[in-house]
Parts: sequence; C-alpha cells; structure tokens
Amino acid sequence: MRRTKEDAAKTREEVLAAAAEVFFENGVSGSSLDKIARRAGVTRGAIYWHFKDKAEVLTALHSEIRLPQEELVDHALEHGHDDPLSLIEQASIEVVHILANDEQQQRIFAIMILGCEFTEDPSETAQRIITANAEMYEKLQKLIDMADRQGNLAPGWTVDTAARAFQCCMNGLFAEWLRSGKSFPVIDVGERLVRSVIGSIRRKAA
Amino acid sequence: MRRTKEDAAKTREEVLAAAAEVFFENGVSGSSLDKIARRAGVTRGAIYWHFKDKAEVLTALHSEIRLPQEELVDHALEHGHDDPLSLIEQASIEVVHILANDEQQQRIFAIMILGCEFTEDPSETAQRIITANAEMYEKLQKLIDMADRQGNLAPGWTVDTAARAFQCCMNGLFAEWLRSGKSFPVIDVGERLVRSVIGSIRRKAA
DNA sequence: ATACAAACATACATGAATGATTGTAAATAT
DNA sequence: ATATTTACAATCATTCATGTATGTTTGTAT
Repeated sequence: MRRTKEDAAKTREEVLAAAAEVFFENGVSGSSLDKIARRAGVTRGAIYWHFKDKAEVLTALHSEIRLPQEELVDHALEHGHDDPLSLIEQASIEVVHILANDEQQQRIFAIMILGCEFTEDPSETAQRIITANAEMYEKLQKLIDMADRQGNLAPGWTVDTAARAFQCCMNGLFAEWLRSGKSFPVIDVGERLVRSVIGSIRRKAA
Repeated sequence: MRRTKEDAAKTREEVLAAAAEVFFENGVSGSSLDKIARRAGVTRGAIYWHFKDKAEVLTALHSEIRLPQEELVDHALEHGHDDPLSLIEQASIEVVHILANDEQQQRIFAIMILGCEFTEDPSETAQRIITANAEMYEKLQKLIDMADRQGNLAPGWTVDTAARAFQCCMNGLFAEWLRSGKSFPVIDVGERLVRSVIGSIRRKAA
C-alpha cells in the first residue's frame, strides 16, 4: 500500500499536525511517538520514516513558524528606516494580532516556550530555540542601534539594555498568555505594553 | 544504620538540594530519581522514604521560595498605602536584586518557569505553579486598584490590563535571563523595565 | 534488656518507550 | 515487463524508570 509522493507529503503534514496537538496537550517528554502516530492515523513506522526521532519532529515543527513581519524587519535592516522604533512598534503589534488569531502558531509557540525542558547542556533542539531567540534579539538590537545613531534613544538607556527589555516583555507576554490558558486579552495588554516600553525607550522631543 | 532525627532532616535537605541541581541540569522529566539519589549520596529508598514520588519532590522544592517582600506587599494590602505604585516599584526592584544573588532560588525559578512541562490538563504540580502565579497576580491587581481609587492610574489603562502587563514583564525578565544563561545584566534591565512600566501606568502630574 | 519503630539500602517486578529489523504492496524507473 | 525503490506496517529486543516489597541497622521508649 505504497502512496504517491503527494500522499507521502500529506502524511508528513498530518504527523506534524498531530505532533503539535499531542505535544501541546501532554508536553514534549510526555508525548510518545506512538501517541502521535495514533493521533495521525498511522504507526510509528511512518514517523520513523519521515523523521529520525522525536527531536527531529520538534525541530520540524519549529521551522514552521515564519512570522510575516520578519521580512519587514529584514527589509528595514537592509535599506535603513527613518524611524526604527516606530517600525518595531508596528511590527510587534502586528505579531500580537497574528498570534492571537492563529491557533497552530499558538500551539507551537507554547510548546517552544513552555513545553520544552530546559537543560544546562542543551540538546540540539533546545539549542535551536535559543539560537532563534538570539537571532531575533540581534535584529532588535540592530534596529535600536539605528535609532540610537539617529539620536532617538532616551538618555539612560543603552542599545543592549533597551533591546533586552523589549524582548523580555514580548516573550513574557506570550508566555503568560499561553500559560494562563489565554485568560486575558493579549491584544489589549500587548498594545499598551509595546507602546509603553517603546515610549520609554524613545527620546522625548524637546 | 538508623540516623537521629537531625540526620534525617539533613538528608532530606540534601535530597532537595540535589534535586534542584539535577532538575536544573536535565529538566524535570529528564531527571530520574536514581540520578537525584546518587547526587545526594543516597539511594532511591531514601527519597521514597521522605517523599511520595517525584512530583512531591518538586512541590517541596517549590514551597522553598518565599520572597521576603511578600510580607511587605501583604502588609500594604492590609493597612493600605499612600502610594501603591511606588511600593510595587520598590518591591519588584528588590526582588530582582535578591534573585540575582541567590543561585538556589534561580535554579528553582528556572525549573518552575522553564523546566516544568506545560499540560492542557495540568498535573497537580503544574497546577500549584499556576495557582501561585495567580495569587501573585491578585495581589498586584489589588495594589493597582488602590492606586486607581486614589486617582493615580493613567488614562487608557484598566486595573487588569496594568496588572497583566506588569506581570508579563517581570516573568519575562526572569525567564529570558535564565533561559539565556544569565547572559545580560538583569539588574540593569530589570530596574529600567520596572521604572518604565510603572511610569507608564502612573498618571502624570498635571 | 527488650520491643518497636525510624531511616534507610537492596532487590525485584512491571510497564512504557525506544530504535532496529523485517515484511510488503504499490509507485516509479528502465 | 521487470527491477527497484518508496512508504509505510508489524514485530522484536533492549533499555530505563518507576513502584513496591523486603531486609537491615540503629535510635528510643518502657
């Protein structure tokens, strides 16, 4: 009962979708490959065909998140922008809106932030997550550096401090929202939070 | 080789200390009771004598964190305070300083925030963490409510939105710091962040 | 002095998850 | 038309952690 290439690609997607659900429900280490297979309507054999092990399923899931605003930010980094802080503000608010409406991305985000166990000697999977976070931070830092060179950074702030503070807020926002079972309006809180922090970072007009 | 009561209490503490280390290094579900026992210099028998199972070790660890400023906040809640927002600001900055210098509490915090797997149908352990977080939120909310009734809440903010925003920032700060391997100065970032958000929440003097 | 219980260590039984191997039917290349 | 992969399913051996049960030694009460 061999399937055509499209069929195979389909089962691969179904496995990933099932993995997202099961990981989300039981945590990564609480999810056996058998559970995922059953949810996907296949056997473990199928999973082992498409992926090396559970870690590879996780990284495959992770590589599925590609927020559209990343291109926006990349473009600004390449071509420059006359108001980088406003760009950060707008892009971040956009991300909040997107995440608030995309259940699949919420699940993946929850798995990454809350469901992946911390290790001091990180597994390659955990390492990838840390790396992705670091890349995000670098972009943030470069944009704020642009703002600084344009004289728009408020006194007292350094580029690094500002970038870290903003990153903490955003990750904290999503983590708390997902951890609490979406018990508060992310969009409201997120918009106010973003504007507050950006407002503090931005040098006030004299 | 029965020990005296003091000896027994000592091994209990040693088991907890070892558990904090092992959990921190390998994650909760990646830590077998045997590993913890070896680290503590005992056998699993000793652990099973003092605790029912791994979950009970975790909750025992969790109950070890009692930040001193909780009493400060409780006192303010009971007796009122003429400037609750300043109280939040000071207490939070104090917490940052304490956490920055207490490795044991850092480990426990890391385990709770990063190392405890998320479950939609939460285990009792996870539930305790969520509950503790909710209690913290309630106190925050009551303090901000006090500020609101004193006319000190900036327009645009609601009590809930402000409390959530602040909570997200603080948890995000610690989570990012620990996840990143303490790669940035928490105290600097934390102080600026706290002052920024509280500054945004507080109504400006006319 | 003796009986009992506390504080463990040791040994064992169980189950769950993994990874590897093998089987196999259909798709595709030749 | 045949050979060869592909895309899985099914089975198996092994590991590993857990929980329990039992053994052993020593404090402690009487």
